[in-house]
Amino acid sequence: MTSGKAERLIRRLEHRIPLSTEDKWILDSVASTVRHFEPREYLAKQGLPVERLFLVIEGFACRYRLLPDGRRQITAFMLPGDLCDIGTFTLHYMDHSVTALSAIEAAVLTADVVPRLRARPALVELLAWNAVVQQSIAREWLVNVGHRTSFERLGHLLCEVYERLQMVGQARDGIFRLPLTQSEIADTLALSPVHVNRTLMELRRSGLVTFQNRQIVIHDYAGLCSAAGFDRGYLHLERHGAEAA
Amino acid sequence: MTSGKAERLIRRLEHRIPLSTEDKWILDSVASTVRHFEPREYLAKQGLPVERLFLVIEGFACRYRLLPDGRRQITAFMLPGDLCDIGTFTLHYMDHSVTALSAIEAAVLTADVVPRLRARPALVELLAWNAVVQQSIAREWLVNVGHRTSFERLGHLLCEVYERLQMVGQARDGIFRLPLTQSEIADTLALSPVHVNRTLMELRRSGLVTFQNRQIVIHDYAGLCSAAGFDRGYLHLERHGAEAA
DNA sequence: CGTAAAATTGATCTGTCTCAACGTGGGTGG
DNA sequence: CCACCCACGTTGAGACAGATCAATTTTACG
Repeated sequence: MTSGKAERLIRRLEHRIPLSTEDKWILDSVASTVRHFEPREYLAKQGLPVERLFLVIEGFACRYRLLPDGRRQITAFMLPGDLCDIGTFTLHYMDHSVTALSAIEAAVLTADVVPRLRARPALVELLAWNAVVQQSIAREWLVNVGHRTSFERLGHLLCEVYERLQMVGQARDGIFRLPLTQSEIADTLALSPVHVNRTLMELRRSGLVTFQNRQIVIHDYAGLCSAAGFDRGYLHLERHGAEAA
Repeated sequence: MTSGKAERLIRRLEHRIPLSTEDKWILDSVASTVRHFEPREYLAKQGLPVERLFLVIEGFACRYRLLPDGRRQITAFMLPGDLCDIGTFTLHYMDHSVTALSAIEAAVLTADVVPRLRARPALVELLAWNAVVQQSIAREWLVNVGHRTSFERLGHLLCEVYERLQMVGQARDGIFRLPLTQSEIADTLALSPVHVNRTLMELRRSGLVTFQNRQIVIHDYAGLCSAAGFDRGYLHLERHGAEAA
């Protein structure tokens, strides 16, 4: 019964607490309108009214802000199973843009889904968890950009993406696709594209990670975590203890 | 009737949408347990269970994460009227610490307030807005640390704090207290304390800002905004148009 | 194939860090 | 009430991570 559009979201949420069949059905129905987006296509634009939010089903999207001089900072990745905070509907306009990094499939949600979700206590709980984890990730990105070297930054990002993809069955054995250009990685980590390239080389030379055609292979995950100062605690992945009895 | 503990929170929320007397009363009652904290005293510690959340009533607090080598990144300021996202109660443990920067007064909330708040649709709406604005601020901090020079970073922070304090009546005419040590500013902006000092000097030399005894005076706010690339849009301060008719 | 975007490499420049010393003010104990 | 002390602030000199500028090569794709 998890072959619906919300399959990966459900999988992610159930890492936390199992959902009733009815709640799963509601998530699937809320995500029934699916749309394809090409790379670089906008899902939402800064300054425009908030009319639709998204659940990423397949592929990579990102949030970003632009500076007047044209430089940009990617502030979050939206990976398969990632859902926008529905609280965003309370805003008058988007304070950032959302764009597809790869070709993606995304469910398009309108404000009328909010009461349907709010009527289900278990969903309210899990969506609150979803939002709070996103905030935790945002905090870690600030730590990453503020205090880590380029080598650590890149390693840390790879560890995070690996963990998040693994959770929704999109990565295993240290292997996953990272469909980003080096320029886009640069916009994520606040580095220059040139320096991202050099750091990638350095990572490869370290023997911890190799890559080709945007496929990443982590050869020594524990070593990479340690070299990058990665501690997955901030992702809040542990299963809930209360229901295991 | 806004002389209660939640006065500044209410003031901030009503910037958005007016609240009913009963909703205000609920906010006040939810914030009835107030506690004093000394500078550097913990309100919450990373890794410990989430038992209490806070509404800052008076003074400055902050969220931060520590790196293994002892460096820290302050990830958010909590100013008077700022309330933690109540969704945080869904976490098993804190993913960051919260500490007082100055002496503060804070209302201490336990998980039992959640159903009381969730029973009031207008409050659900406004608390969602509150949470989403905090996320927007977090995004801007990432842009700040990632892409702005030390001069712009510092100027931008001053503009933001000024706007936020002004909203709750704690700043006017470009004047407000910033009860932070230069080291704490450094931990906020991901700069060294030495460089914060030099940048502060540079700001003073520019004639845009002066300060003494942690009192900031912005002499040319428009000029500072422009020099720092500050655009208050991300704070979502504009009143709701719908009720102005 | 041809063309443009992406990746790679080298040389140089610079903002910020680090290390180190010194000034200063407010609180505390003698 | 004075003297010491410690945290905080200030200033200088030198080092370095990462930026910038400038080719050149490789890859993707029509």
